[in-house]
Amino acid sequence: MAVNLRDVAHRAGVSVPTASRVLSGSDYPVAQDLRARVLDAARELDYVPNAQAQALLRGDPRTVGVLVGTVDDPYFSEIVNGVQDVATAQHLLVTICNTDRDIDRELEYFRLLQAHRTGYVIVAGSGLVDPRYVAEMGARIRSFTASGGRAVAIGHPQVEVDRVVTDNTGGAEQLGRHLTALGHRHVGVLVGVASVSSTIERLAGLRAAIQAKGGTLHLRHGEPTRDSGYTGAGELLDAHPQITALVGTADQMAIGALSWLREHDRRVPEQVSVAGFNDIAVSRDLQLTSVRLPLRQMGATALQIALAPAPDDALVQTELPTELVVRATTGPARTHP
Amino acid sequence: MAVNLRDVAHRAGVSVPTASRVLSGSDYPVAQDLRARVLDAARELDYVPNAQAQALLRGDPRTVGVLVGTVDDPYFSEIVNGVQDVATAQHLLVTICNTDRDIDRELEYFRLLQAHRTGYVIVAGSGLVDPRYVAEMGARIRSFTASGGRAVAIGHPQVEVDRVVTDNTGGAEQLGRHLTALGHRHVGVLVGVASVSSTIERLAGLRAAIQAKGGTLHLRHGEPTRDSGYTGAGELLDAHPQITALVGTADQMAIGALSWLREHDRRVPEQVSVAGFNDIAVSRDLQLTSVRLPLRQMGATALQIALAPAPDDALVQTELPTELVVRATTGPARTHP
DNA sequence: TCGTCATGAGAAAGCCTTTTCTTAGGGAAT
DNA sequence: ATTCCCTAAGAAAAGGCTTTCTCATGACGA
Repeated sequence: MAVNLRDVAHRAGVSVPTASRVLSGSDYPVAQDLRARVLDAARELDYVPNAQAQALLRGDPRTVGVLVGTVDDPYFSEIVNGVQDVATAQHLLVTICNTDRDIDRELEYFRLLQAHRTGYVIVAGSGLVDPRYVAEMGARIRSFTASGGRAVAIGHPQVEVDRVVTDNTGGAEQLGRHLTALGHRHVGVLVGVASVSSTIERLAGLRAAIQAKGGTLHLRHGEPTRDSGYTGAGELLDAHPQITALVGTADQMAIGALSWLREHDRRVPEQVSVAGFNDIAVSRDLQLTSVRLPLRQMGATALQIALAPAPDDALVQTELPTELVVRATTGPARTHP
Repeated sequence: MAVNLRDVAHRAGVSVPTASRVLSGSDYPVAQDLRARVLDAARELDYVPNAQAQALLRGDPRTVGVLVGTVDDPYFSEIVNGVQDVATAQHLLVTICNTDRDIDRELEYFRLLQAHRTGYVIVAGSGLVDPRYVAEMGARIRSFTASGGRAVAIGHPQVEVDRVVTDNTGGAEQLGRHLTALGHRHVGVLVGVASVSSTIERLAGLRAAIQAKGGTLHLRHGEPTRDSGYTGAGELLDAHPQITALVGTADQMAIGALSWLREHDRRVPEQVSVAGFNDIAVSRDLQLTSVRLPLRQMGATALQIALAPAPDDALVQTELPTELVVRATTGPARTHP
């Protein structure tokens, strides 16, 4: 169906190699008249070379794959933006794979990318602590690397792979201190994916800072979504009326909490303070206090690491800073429950 | 570098075709012992078939390309979500191309997707009215279709192509009537991309509704971004103090306007009402009145049209409804300037 | 016992390009 | 005029895979 080189060569009255030499910008000498005829033929037929066949031959990778939980979530989509920034500059095609935070789907997609001979894969997915996952993902990455690909993870301290990490613990401690300084002692935490390393670190940091002042954490496990935050906020405040501050382990959850609070006429921050993690773009508009992760930069850095010449042997690990951004949703704890 | 079928066949002590028949799930008969040996060898070597070579041969398209302005913008990323929904269900790989709203880049990426023998392309990009663009995009789409691809546009009434459209004019009229009913007569409009058909329709709808009540539109041209909305809001209100309502032709601009108003202590909606278009997810949290477009459904529908068997000849055009969502940022016009 | 026919393994061709490898032809040099 | 060399065009191979096509083997009937 598609026009191929043979069609072009035939129309130009030359052999296929000659046409190839003209069109692929080879420096092999081709007579001027033949060259012109080939170019004309290609234009007239609107010849578009088959990149798959080309890749089969030379095989330098021109595509990047990104494994993300879901592009719904601004956390992931901002990381994708960062990847795109670098990819666009390098004329790389970016393939996005939604894993829906499912281990098997993530591995399946990774394999599919490998099958398509994707050169670089950014694993921004789960980062689960689950041993089976760690083992299987490790195996897949080794296989991918062995076949000449470059994989870089975002997070994933368990798996042995080049990665970009952030100081989740430090950021969480900062947030914890911010809250205790405001007098909060009973903090409700809306937990997203509990078995993911970043969540674990965030909880540890919060706990350290808050318990240091004699405070208590009230956990409520859910999903890293707005809806889960909405529901969870109600449950936490009903179960523990003494809570004066709510923290979501992801901004989406904190935003859901804000929504619940608004609908139930609780004033923020006078009655309840709210804070989150990641500082997605929306959080600024909602005036949400959040621990900022340089999401975009994380994506960009990951791809840059992948593109950089492979290190002799050592693992590349780049740590990017986190930063507490205080906005209007956190304030002094109310004194009366 | 990568393991190929020859390696597997060699290790299993069989010929390449036999290995292929086992691994590609052919129904050609292969003796049980050989089959087992091939499977073992493939597992041991972690053989991942080369999808590019396979595609070269059979050529049924397994990838979808999406041309978007920028994945930054929730407008586009929600459309992408819709595409992903359908693609995931069909086990298609989705390649996202950021055109940065640049005509030439959009065409270049389209060509690149075509080169990679992408089977389906969703053009969610500009939809410019510019004649050169319309001509070149038309030519590219014809070329793509002729080579067996299926392209579907979102918007783009100018180009002859299957498309998903929305009732921008109707939605805009609804919003206009909502505002006039609240007493607004001087409406500032933050215009995003002026030369795009959806913007033109939105302005026409607003103008019709507001001029019908003797009102006036004050236009300010900018970019479809939060920052542009922020700046534009200030400029419009300074230049035309009689303005009581601001409309952004994209929610992002309205959100920027909200931000400017908050920082300059203008109460919303008591002093100034604000509304936007598209109803991106954030708008709900910001309580922004907006003309909702079923963005996710638009993306999903576009891919569904592309996947559906090609119609005999006629163009497929699916119109999806728009709906005014009234929230807290619009209220009665103040009576004193 | 010989011929026939499944059965199933491998050789070969083809998908689309690019890159050697050959070789035909023309000009320069002797 | 003859040899030599260079230019440049086409033939051939390669890249990884699938799908004919060919053919050897064994089982079976006559």
